[in-house]
Amino acid sequence: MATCPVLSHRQQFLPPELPELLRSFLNLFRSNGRRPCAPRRNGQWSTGAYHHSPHNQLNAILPALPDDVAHDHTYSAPVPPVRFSERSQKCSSRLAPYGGRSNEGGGARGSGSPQAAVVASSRRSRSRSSGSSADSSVGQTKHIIPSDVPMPSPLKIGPVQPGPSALQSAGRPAKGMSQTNAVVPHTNSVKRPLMFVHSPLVIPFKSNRRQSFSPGILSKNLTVKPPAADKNMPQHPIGATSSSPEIVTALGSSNSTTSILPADNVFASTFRAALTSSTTGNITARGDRSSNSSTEPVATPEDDTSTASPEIPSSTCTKMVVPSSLAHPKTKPSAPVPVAKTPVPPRTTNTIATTSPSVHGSDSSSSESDTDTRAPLGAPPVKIRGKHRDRLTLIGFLYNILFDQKYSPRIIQWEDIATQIFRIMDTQEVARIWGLIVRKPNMTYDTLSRSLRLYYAEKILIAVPNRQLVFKIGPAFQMPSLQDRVRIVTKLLTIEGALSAATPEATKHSPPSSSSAAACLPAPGSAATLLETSLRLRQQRRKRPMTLTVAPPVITLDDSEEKEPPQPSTVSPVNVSAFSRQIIRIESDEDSAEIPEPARKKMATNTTLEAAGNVPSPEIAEPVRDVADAIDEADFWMDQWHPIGSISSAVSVEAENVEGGTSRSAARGDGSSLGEIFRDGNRSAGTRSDRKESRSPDGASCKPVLLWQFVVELLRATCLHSSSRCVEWIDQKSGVFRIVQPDRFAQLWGQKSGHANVTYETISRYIRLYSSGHIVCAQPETRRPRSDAQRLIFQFGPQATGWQMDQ
DNA sequence: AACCCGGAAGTGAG
DNA sequence: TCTCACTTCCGGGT
Repeated sequence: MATCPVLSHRQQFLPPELPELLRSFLNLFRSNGRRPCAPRRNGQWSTGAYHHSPHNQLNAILPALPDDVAHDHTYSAPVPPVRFSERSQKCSSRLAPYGGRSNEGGGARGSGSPQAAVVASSRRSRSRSSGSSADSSVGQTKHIIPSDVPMPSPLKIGPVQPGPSALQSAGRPAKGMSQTNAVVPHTNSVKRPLMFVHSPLVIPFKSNRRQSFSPGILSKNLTVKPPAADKNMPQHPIGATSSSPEIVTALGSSNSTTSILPADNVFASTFRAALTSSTTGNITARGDRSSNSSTEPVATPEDDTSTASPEIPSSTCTKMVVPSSLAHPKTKPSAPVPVAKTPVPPRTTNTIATTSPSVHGSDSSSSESDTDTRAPLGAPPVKIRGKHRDRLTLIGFLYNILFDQKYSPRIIQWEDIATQIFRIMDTQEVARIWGLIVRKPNMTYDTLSRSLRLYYAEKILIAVPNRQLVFKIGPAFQMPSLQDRVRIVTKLLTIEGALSAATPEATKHSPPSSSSAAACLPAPGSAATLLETSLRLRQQRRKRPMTLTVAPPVITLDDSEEKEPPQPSTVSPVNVSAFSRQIIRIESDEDSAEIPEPARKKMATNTTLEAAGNVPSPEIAEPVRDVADAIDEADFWMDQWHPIGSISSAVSVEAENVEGGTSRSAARGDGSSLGEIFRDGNRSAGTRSDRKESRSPDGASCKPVLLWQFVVELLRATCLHSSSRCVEWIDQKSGVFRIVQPDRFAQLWGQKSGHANVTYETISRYIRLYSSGHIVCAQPETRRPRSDAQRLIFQFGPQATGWQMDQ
């Protein structure tokens, strides 16, 4: 096992038994080195037969996950939520969720239409029967080990956030039980350390497959948080309720306590499962509420019952309140106080599923894979997403960036991580990033929020009453799968630099960097770190050498000083760190792919990993990449460059616009020349200075431009710059026009009006409500259904004058 | 002006 | 062809 600097660094916080236990644990697993899914070029993500597909670029940066892990997302994060102190939240900002069950259990979502509900219901009914395979349907657990090493960027090590699956996985009531009700009290007077298990790369998986674990990573990241300073922080014992005695003994003997992660059951149950599987080879769903766990006491913060589900079936467990004494780490825990008999969803699967080898996973096409195993018996079973389960989800995206310092708290942040309440701070930015990820350039918060509202019906998300932009993770939320997270991180990684460049605030919250290039780059613990680690892991499993042409490292991303990289020299083999730092051109008989300059730039991004102190472990030097992987990587980076390119161009245009007085939003998007239009002549009201000026009370030119006048302006501009139209005439004689690019239109209007956050939603509302005299909906009677060509069509009303003059 | 809500239809990948 | 997870548009609301 590789040495573990982190571990040694944090050794004083580690229970002395822990490393050895972990080693024993990890030794139970072996790797099979197979690869998971890959992104498609359209921004969506796929699984399945990707291996030689042109869309398997992601493979290059993914850890060598076993297929059953890659395709079966029934493994989940089995950690219940804890109420975090301020201090712990600080910590949590460095901690990332780990992949757990993916969203396969989302069930029927789609529209919120009644039909959808019916479909969902029927599907639940169907899968309910198959859900009897509970005991056989088990997944894996990903462990997150906390690290005190700063973990800045995407996918930082984070608190294991429990979804309901986490609860059930931990052998606790899940569905129907408030997440915040799932705090496990001490049942043992021995204070136990809380385990932070990091690295989604560490995945125990099904026993009937080659078992894989990542000892190096696990050991490297293994650490235990020091005792919490916040006395009010509830402490959560490890394995207090369900761990096997040996684990309880081993893990509970430490004096150290931790403040964040109640990874008790995560670790302990996983450990237990591993032990069990190693000895018996036959894991049963111990955590199954319907079997033997239904009476496990579960403590709960008494104040939160909002996620209690009315669907809770008849089986029950005793709900516990954590005595206040438990909140104090030094207070001897007293017996939990039963407050209620709460029906426990008899999980058909995945109580221990998350921790144990899976029959389910042994055959991805098994019937269990089509059943939402998290559905309570009392509720209609939810069919899992089946072939769609690997799809990148919005909630997964949000959840991920919630733990990303680069985005949290800047654009989204936890309001109360214990109750899983978060707040969107910058709606436009969140929407924009999501739009970049899904390649929907017109994504707005309105659209995004619609998607969020669709989660309400599934209880994946809960609206917090009377709180705008505040949401609560619902009981049906499922931890984004590892792959989802890697995808998100990958996507974020590709856009991080540009985002940072585009939004200086982004870098403000990033870890300090010494260079401008580094300011745009992920820091240790970020996506790049994860990816590099993934590569390292992967290459550890590779034995076949290959010849690569490796260019010397590109050190800077500073465009102003960007130089042509020196001529490559041939070296072989290439170790992982070399890959992360260098430009690789593949020399292969079958194929070759030269990573384009943009991709090279992006790859060079990783250079700062080293500068940031995240130098790959020197002990891992021998692994080599194979040709296919290298090609995949090249494909990946080429593919990934696409969004970067657009952003970068926008950024550069913005820089240009800022220089020229045009705001960035005008430059963002399709790179049209409307920004120039605004710079030209008297139409320059779109600039910031112009807006300021236009609002000046003393200026004669401060007369506000009405929306319809602005439309006229744009239509004129369209005549002059037909390539940059965001509105166009449908019938110029009758004044009928169409908004071609609503989002862009909104951006431009935002510039013009001085309201940076205006969205098309707002504008359309404005049109419908206030400007009917100037602009009227051209075809109100044909509103629904309308074809694309019929949408966004308006007509100048009787109060609008002057638009005819341009004819 | 920003945001919330939810219906309805469309989209595109699997 | 169907499912899914949205996306888009909309009319209503605060």
